[in-house]
Amino acid sequence: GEKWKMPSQEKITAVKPVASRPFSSFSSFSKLLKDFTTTGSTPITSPEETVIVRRPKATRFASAPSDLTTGITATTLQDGGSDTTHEQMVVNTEQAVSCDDHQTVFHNINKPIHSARNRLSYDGYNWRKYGQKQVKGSEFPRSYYKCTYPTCPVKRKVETTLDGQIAEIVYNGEHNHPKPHLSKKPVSSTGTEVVIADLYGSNDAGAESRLGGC
DNA sequence: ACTTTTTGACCGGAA
DNA sequence: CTTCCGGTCAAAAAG
Repeated sequence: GEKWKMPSQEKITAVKPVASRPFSSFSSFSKLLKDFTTTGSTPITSPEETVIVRRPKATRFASAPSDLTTGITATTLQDGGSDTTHEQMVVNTEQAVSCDDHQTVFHNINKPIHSARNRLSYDGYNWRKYGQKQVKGSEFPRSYYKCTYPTCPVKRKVETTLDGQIAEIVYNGEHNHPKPHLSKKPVSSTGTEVVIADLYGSNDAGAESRLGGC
């Protein structure tokens, strides 16, 4: 299986003075190379004999089933002034698109009655969780998701309470594909799927033009 | 055997 | 320079 690595542009958003580094498709290799260049002196040494110092990995320990804190009372979701990218407008089950950036903010979204832990959320898209952090303003954890459709750049941040109710959702980007069917028997014979691969990711101007009239 | 989640490490920008 | 912090990576576990 092919892992998730955006082959076109990893994280290069602006022209940075990284002259001596070739563009590599593998982010892991680039990271290792970068780390090597940072610590080492000259990257001209033969890369074949480089001693790859693998990260100490994250061993998983059996988490103790201790009960979580039950006295959660803090409800301050708004950060204390550190937020600048998008204004947090309090809307009720509606969306607010900020023109400055491609972000859609949801507030106070009612959780669907389905007991499904995740996977298909209310919007119908497939999401894959790739991280979880705890931000400073809130003690609720924030989960990071990404659309599982190939070449789809949409990401999603969700904060949920212990009850599982969603406190805040932040969408980032636009879906480049139609919604997948919820049926269990998709794709029977239609092989004429047009994959638009070079619109997003290769050129930012393309995406910019679509939202120009916001 | 596969896909998805978990989770600490890692990264880069800001303070 | 160091420290802080939000976002991401990826090995291992889970499903």
